[in-house]
Amino acid sequence: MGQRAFKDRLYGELAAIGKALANGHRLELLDLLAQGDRSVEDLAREAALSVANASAHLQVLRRARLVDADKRGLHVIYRLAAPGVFDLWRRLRDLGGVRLAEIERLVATYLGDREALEAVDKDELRRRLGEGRVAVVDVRPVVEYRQGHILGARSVPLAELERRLAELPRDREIVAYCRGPYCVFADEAVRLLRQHGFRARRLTDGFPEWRAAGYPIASGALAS
Amino acid sequence: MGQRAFKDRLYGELAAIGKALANGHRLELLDLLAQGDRSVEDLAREAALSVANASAHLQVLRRARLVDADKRGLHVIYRLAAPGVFDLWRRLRDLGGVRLAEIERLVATYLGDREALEAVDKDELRRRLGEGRVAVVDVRPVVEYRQGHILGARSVPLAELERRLAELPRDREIVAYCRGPYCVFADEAVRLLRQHGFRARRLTDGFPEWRAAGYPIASGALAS
DNA sequence: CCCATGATCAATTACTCTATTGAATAGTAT
DNA sequence: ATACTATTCAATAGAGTAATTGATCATGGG
Repeated sequence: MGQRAFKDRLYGELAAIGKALANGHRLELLDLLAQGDRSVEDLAREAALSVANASAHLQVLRRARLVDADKRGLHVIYRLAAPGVFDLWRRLRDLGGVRLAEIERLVATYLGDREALEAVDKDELRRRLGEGRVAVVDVRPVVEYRQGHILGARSVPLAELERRLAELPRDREIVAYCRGPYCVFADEAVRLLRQHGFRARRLTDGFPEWRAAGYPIASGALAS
Repeated sequence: MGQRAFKDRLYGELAAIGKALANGHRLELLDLLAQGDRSVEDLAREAALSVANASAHLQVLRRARLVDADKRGLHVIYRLAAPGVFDLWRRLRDLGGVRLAEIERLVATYLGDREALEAVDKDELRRRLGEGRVAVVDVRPVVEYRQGHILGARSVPLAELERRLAELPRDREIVAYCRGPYCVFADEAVRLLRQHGFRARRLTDGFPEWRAAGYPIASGALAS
């Protein structure tokens, strides 16, 4: 094998990973899996795909070794194959956010004025958490909270937020977080909370970024 | 626009970056550009592509905002659009190296026993550079050396190495480096040097990784 | 001003995948 | 047995891909 053949094959093999990243549904599946391990039908529902189609996309990701799966009972539970997979996805996402004008336009159109939400970044949140001056609310679905959440956060899924307002403090600022910078849950939570007179802001990042930063997390239990 | 439409479009736009990464030639072009800015014909020659084809691939990368270009005289000089692009490529490459069995096999077949080369990692090299106990040789083409190299490294392109052996010290260990972990230049340089009685090892990484680590670099001048 | 040069473009060829659906199948728990 | 989940298969419809060739367009030197 000549040097050229070696290079062609090497880069060609690496392009298999690129191919796995070359479809929006697959990126959404990676984003979901960054929140925690999930079954196929669960993922299919969240991503609005048929089970057969979701399964096919997951096979593509699996062949590229970006995800792995285990059979647990009737369900096949998928997970990111390594922490580095989230880092890869995050870098792609962040490059897109910074450099693709189309995304900026899209976010401005759909998410409206995010400036008003006065996002807190994770370093600031961590500092203020230590001082006990802030209440943190995880507005993702409970299943994601259970698999991992910011230490000290309370689970109040967006869908339940309105009828559980009484649980939340009015004497402290509330910081809501969700899946990541493009996730809409926290935005909507903050708007709802403010309408009801709470002081609320959103976390810039989501849980996966918090975990990747090595900041304190917890899992399993259901409250605080 | 509903939430689903927003998600579909958001992930769809991000997939444009994935699509740009979904071809081996384009990954090779990114790898080359990580060494320094290059003209189209230069890139085409290095990657063994026709100029028209290289140009087309570069447009794909440009549309994904991974590279940018400026016209300088007759030439169009391409460059990585941001440092984050190298990070993205590196992460993809490293994931592939660790997780794709096919790549492991390929490297073992073509590069043979790399263990024997006793690679030095960049932290160790940096330590020993400070102590002056090691001579560093950049075996990439001169044009890449000129655009940036490890501070204190001497340029001896692999093609000229054999007839310039007299320039190299016999009383110190020599560390050769090139473009990155899958680049063959340094491997061949070390083998050649050892055949001629030098003490030589290769750097695990290449220049782009050294620079990304924030370690001392230089550019322009042609020696030392 | 003209011409050589470098890069892009347009048109063409020749495919190779691609995503998706619906039905069949395999595996598993009760 | 049977209800359930996931994968596989077959079929469809379509989109997109990479590459080549020759024309075209800028640019700078003579």
